[in-house]
Amino acid sequence: MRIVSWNVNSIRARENRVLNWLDQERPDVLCLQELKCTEEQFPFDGFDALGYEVAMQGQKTYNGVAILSLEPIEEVETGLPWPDDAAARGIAGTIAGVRVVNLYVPNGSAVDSDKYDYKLAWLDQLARWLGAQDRAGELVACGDYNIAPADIDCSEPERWAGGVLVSDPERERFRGLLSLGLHDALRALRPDTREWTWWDFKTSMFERGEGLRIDHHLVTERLLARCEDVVIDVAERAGDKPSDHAPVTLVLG
DNA sequence: ATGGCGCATGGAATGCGA
Repeated sequence: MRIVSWNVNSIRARENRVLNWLDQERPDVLCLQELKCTEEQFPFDGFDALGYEVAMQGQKTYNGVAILSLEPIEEVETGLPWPDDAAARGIAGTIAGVRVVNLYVPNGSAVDSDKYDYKLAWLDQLARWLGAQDRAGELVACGDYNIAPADIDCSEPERWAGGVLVSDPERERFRGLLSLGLHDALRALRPDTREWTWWDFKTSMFERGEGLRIDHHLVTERLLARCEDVVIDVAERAGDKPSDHAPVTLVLG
């Protein structure tokens, strides 16, 4: 079973790219973030033609998350991590017995901004929500966490030092999620590798060979036992009008 | 050096992403 996380940075702008990628890769589950559209605007037809069922929570212009699956999606829950949050940033569903949680953590803008405070509060609510889930079974909480957990996850740590994406309070909260009994799947499989999932357009990071690892699959102990690989499709970041994030695939046995 | 990009909205300039 393969479960993909991909921040597509607008599904309408990226529809053909995502369809082509899905047709070629045929993962069991695709978790999308940053749809940037409402449910009325979502291009269901192409995905339906490829055999994918869609569960989504949309929003005009910003945010928006979807779970696409070849197998039925059961027990869908939206409005994560807490219903008071007006933004469409979290959706969960159960597929073939695996609880799949798809998250789009707030960016945070800058450490001295209100958006940063919102990001930390959102992460606290996420910890509370995940803490209330059944973590004895097979659960994966994947998505765009907007946190590089350690300096090894930054190609240029000195550039980002202390800023949003790498600040201590954000990293503390990431570790807090792990302390719930979750494991960073890629890091568990490859403790020392330096791999990236996001490359800034503005500073031509991809072209310069620089990047950050901010998209993750957090898995329960039970699911970690099934993890065979985590694959970042760096090639998908190249070419015509790519997303600034690459698709990241969790491979289960 | 942190923007110089890309996308949505709306029909230009602005907000936002990370």
